[in-house]
Amino acid sequence: MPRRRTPGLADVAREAGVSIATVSRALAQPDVVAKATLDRIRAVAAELGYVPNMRASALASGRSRAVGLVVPTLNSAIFAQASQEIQKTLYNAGYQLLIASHEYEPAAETAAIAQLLSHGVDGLIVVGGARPQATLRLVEDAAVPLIQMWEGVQPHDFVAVDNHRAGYVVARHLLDHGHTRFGVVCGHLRNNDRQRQRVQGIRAALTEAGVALNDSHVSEQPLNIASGRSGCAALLELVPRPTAIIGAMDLLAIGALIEAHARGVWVPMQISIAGIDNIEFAGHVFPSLTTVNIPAAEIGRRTAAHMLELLRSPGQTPLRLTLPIELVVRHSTSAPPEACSATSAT
Amino acid sequence: MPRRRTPGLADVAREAGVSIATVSRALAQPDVVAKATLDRIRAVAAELGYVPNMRASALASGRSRAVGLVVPTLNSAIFAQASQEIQKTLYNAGYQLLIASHEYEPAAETAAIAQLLSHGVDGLIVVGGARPQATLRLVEDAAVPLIQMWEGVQPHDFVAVDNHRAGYVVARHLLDHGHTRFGVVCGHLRNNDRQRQRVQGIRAALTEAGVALNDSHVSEQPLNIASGRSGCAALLELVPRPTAIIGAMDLLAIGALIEAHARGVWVPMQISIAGIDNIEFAGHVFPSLTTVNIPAAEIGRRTAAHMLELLRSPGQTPLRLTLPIELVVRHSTSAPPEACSATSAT
DNA sequence: TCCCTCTATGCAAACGCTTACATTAAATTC
DNA sequence: GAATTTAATGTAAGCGTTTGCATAGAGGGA
Repeated sequence: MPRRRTPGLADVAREAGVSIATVSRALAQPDVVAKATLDRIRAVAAELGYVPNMRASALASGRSRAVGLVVPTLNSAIFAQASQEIQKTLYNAGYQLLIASHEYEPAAETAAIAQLLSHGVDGLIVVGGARPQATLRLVEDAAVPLIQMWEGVQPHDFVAVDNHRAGYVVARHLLDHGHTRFGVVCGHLRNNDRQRQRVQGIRAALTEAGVALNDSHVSEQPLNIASGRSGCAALLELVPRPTAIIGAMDLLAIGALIEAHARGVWVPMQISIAGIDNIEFAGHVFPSLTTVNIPAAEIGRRTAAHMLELLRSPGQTPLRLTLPIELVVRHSTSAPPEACSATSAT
Repeated sequence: MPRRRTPGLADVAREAGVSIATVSRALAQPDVVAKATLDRIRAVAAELGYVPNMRASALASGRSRAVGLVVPTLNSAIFAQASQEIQKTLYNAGYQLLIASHEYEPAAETAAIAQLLSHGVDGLIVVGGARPQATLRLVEDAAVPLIQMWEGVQPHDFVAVDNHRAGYVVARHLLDHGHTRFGVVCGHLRNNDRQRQRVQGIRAALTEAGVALNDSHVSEQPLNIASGRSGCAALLELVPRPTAIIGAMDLLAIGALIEAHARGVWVPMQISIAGIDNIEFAGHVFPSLTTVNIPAAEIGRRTAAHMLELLRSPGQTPLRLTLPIELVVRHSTSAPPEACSATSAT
């Protein structure tokens, strides 16, 4: 009984009566071997069920045909969507995707990146632009291309959106309706530059309009619906009550929507609620959620495509891509109740 | 200028004044080298920023410390949730996760599995139990443990739930309320044994109760909210109209809920709607969705834990784990309008 | 003191592939 | 037809680890 489980290049070579070098070439660079040899090798390989051993190939060539992806969590519609697109795009080009998540722990991200590099990925995709210098050194030493998604910092490549502007736009929309008392429900800002930018964008718009946003009106929460609800609950207790609540991501905004509903506070008549992200549910909740569209799938697609580009021809001038975003006005926002009465009184 | 980018075992060995074998052992089996040597090696390794090269390690040892996961898509709450748990569990044990998706294409799944095996994963996790014999041969030849999630077939390991019973239970619930005219919105059954089982479970309950379910009352749809809506729309056109609609997964049920709402058909007064999965949103939509809880996160957790077990000590007796499911009654189901009047008329 | 057993380390052969270079045969040029 | 180019294939040296076996001291029993 033979010990070898899977046939190797050597088996194919023996069977086809050529050297293993020829087989290797036949499979990797088909146009460099004679037609007849090529056919024979392919036939034998198919017959034997030869499956190339990428570990050996990677070791010998220095290229592993694998890309690492580090996201905060997969359990979030936007990252899942982007990951799915990345996976699809890379897979179609014959690349494998290695995924790691860190659940918003910077230290875990560094460790994950190290592990990914140690596994020998050819490229690295990460979310956000805030990470310790040491982590970047690690990537630099490995001489592996790096692409940042959603947010990015120089000098590395990124495929991002203007999160600051997203916050600004949605706040502006509410200001235009006449709101002056705001509440914000957002994720923890400490380790999340996307959320930070968005909240800063909101602040910028309010400041510009001369509207104050007290820190007590900004509720940092974990990123799920239940937290959106409790964040909203806290804001609804405030006196005077805000007339507009912005969820710095849709999940939180939807939680807020539900909480308001549960408390009999009518949206948008008594309170306006808006989000950022435009996840699938945003258009389907009641009332449908006004939000800012962040093209998560396209971020994933473009990132993967650019990664393939970089792997094909390294040393390009860095890509700094900022995808357009847009306000999606639905039915969860309107003028504040005071403004209504004020208007009618005039 | 040195060519080598990253330091290798050889560099550490030279610097520490020992052979590379000792360094390798120091890192892999610390208790087999002398304390003093160990400390010295560790110090040098840290100083040089040594990162082990898993490709080489994998090639030499035959173990890659990587596990492959093949899901239909990441862009689905349940798979994302399970994947996240798997990733976390494996990562904590020092394993990397390679992910591939196939979007419900059996051929793509086979190709994905081949690619994963070629990349040298130590184990393989898949969704469902239906796949061509050839695919299984591939896995068998690679002598790699395989775990199936959600559904599974002998003789391989699985961590599953009784999808048939999930369908049965939710149908039973509606039958108990007196419903006799049913509609079902489900995914395409062709390549999805989870959906198939669920629908068969529904059918079993109805047949048992002497209730007919015409094929025209079963609407196969893509798996998203919009399709849930259009599936529901079609069912609402039927004469006589069903009094109960079951979405074979929550996403579809929620779509149905929204569509009914949009058409002014009151849930649950005029029509009852129930789902299966119990995704996060199910408890937050209006009215909150009656559904069957499928513990996606736990499936992921248990699967990963068992995989680690298998990698630690192979050749165990196969695990056939069926996790409990339970009906979660919320506010989208009640007695049908006729039954009410019939009851009051009695 | 000698022999034996351990423990700690070194040596060197894989692991399965890629690839620079060498070689051979065939095609082309003058 | 000899010289030269070109195309196809072979040879063999790595790639960075792991690991079986050999070796060298150290300690212990007789």
